[in-house]
Amino acid sequence: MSYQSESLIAQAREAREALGVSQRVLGERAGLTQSHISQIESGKMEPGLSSFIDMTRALDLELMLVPKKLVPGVLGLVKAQATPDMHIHAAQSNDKRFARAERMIKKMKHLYGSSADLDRIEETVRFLRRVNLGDQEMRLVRELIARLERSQASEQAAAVVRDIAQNLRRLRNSITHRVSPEPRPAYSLDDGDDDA
Amino acid sequence: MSYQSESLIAQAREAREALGVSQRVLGERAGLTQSHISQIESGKMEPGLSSFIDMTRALDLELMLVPKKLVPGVLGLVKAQATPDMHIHAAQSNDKRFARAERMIKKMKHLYGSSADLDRIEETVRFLRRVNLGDQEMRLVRELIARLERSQASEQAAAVVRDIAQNLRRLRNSITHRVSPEPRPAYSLDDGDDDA
DNA sequence: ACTTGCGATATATAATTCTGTATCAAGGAT
DNA sequence: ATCCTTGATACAGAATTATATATCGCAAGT
Repeated sequence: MSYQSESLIAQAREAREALGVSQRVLGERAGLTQSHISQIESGKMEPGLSSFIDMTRALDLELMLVPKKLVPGVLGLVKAQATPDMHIHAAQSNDKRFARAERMIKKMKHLYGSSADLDRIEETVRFLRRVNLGDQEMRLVRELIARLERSQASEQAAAVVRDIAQNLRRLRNSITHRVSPEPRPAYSLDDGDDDA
Repeated sequence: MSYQSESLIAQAREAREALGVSQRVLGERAGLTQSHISQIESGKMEPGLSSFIDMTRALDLELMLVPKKLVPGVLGLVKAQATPDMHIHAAQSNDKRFARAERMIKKMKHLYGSSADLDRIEETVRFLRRVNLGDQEMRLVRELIARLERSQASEQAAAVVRDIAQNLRRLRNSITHRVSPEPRPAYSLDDGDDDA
């Protein structure tokens, strides 16, 4: 998948997860197969414009063409509209996202051997999971995790892993300077291994 | 082309024409071939999401996912931003659009024989060309013309032509009741045949 | 332990996109 | 009349999407 579309695709996935809709259910609504949706969301395939529109309309989202200089304004409009219950769902799927990322990193270490970068990524992901992240921060994290996932089949995996590690650390540092980390609600502390 | 994407594609074409950019020039900017762009714009092909993003970014437009209920608000934002010189360009390409539509309708009558619907479409298009149309009205006209163009290769051509004729007449009636028609500036009266 | 649902992946196949290149009719400028 | 540019169309071939179906490892619930 090219960089052009991956942000839109990531947003579509976030919206689906935020709505608590599975790929199978979305497929039924959109007239697409679950495997098709999985390949689109995971970056294994570039969808056609119509397929993507089908997907996103089934999530009550509309693709719009916006003049580039109006993009920040539109983003502001969209952000102001996000509902609280959507945040709750989003937080839940965020935690699942972190859990899956930790599992994926373990698997990568197992398959390709450990490395300083992977260790750093693993530790930073564990830290970020406990911190309350803003939407922008969470979006960045998700994009980095998605890139890590796709890097496995990439030739420049090492370089990409390095870049992801640096970005995650930069984010962590900015958070550390913004506010001291506050633990998540107790019900989410039980998730995953966080003994360290 | 499916109905899902045709509105977006029509908007991209309008933007390109409004900017006075040819398909060849756009192709160079976007990394696509002129024939590819022509097939996309004319509805002969469903583009991939990335190809479409390439196209539209080269026109300083960004594809955004917007919650359905925010679409009117975003449309309002976009409309408020349109610059006067863009309107002038748009008016110019509108007139060219009308001219092309009139030629196409003549060709259709020649190829498939005349019909009451085609006659009505031809006459209504000639009328609408002289009237100052609002953006929404002009958008509707363009979509209808595009549908007419595509209907030629369609099995339900007659039904589509009928539907287009009715829509154009409905638009004309709403305009007639809104304001008495005012002729266009003299410099555009010379275009095309409007003796009838 | 078992069941269910999840997302990811595999396979085969048909359909379509995408690219490169060429050509054409039409319109505008000279 | 000629030249140039335009958008549309054609063709061949490579690459990719899209569909159908199945299967898998994993997580959660019972």
